[in-house]
Amino acid sequence: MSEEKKDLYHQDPFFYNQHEINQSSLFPFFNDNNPSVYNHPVTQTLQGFDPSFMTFTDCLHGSMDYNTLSRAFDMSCNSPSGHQNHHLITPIDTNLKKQAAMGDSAGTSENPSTPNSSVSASSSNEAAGEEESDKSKKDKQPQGCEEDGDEAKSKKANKPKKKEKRQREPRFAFLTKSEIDHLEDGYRWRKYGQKAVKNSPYPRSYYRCTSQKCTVKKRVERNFQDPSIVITTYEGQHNHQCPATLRGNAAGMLSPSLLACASIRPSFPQQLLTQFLPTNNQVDPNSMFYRNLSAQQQLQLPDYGLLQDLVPSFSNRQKP
DNA sequence: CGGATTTGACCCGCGC
DNA sequence: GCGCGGGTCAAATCCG
Repeated sequence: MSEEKKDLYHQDPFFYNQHEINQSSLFPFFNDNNPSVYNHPVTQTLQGFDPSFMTFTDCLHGSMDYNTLSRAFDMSCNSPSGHQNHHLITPIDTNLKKQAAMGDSAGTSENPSTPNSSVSASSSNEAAGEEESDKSKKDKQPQGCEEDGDEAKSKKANKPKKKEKRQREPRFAFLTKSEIDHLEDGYRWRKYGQKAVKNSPYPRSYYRCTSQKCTVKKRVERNFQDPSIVITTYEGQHNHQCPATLRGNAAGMLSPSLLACASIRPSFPQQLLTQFLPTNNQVDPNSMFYRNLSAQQQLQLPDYGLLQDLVPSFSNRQKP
């Protein structure tokens, strides 16, 4: 990424979307100041594709491409109004990022919304596969070679010389207005690194899912231009159930975000639905939201049904 | 004491 | 080839 682009990115979260990755979804719903925003863009957004077949989860699983998602979301993205509680959901393709990083050629000069500029999920999944093999290679390496003493010390220098381009899993970035850096999403994370971010006073933290064999990672950083905005980037897909689900999920015992987590399939980027919910952390356990979700629904409800529960207007629009 | 966090070192890809 | 920056490792430290 060029310096100029980086600066733009920090100054304007939307730049992340429009200029760097060409894909985005801006969710100006659940505006704290406007409860009616409930039935606003998300409804439109989800009507962009049949949610019974095309869920966000499906997207992550590769059954729909980013193009579709982007188009659907774009229906709700174009309003720059109400910066109060914007949430950006960004399917990031690392190849696109690289293109953008290459300079003006790919990322900035094209129309950000050009459908052809997106990359299908399948290609991303291929990349994910390669990444996985690459990663597992890396992870297994210490155990694989039985080295001792000095050899162990120099193990990093003895890495396999085979040069495979490192590929990354599909990423999804969320912009969340929050005082808390590490937002609760129902999964357990272990911090494994922290780096200073260039041109930003706020560090970037690296987290890894603590579940065995789960390779999901996330990065958390603050927008230095607007410190109240947390940028969370998920990479990979959970291969296990949400711990919050397993812990037992009596209604009213879980925070809305955990409940949302429990309501969906494991690989879903939980914060997405977290953002669907009112974020005032003081949700009445007797509220419609809680009462509408039975334990079974929480676990098995199709996304469509879930959204009906979460977004009443969604139901209304679907079934006038 | 075990798990989580911190933090400096290291690796890797990329641009110049 | 070199330097830079992002990402990861792992020993040290913290903490419940």
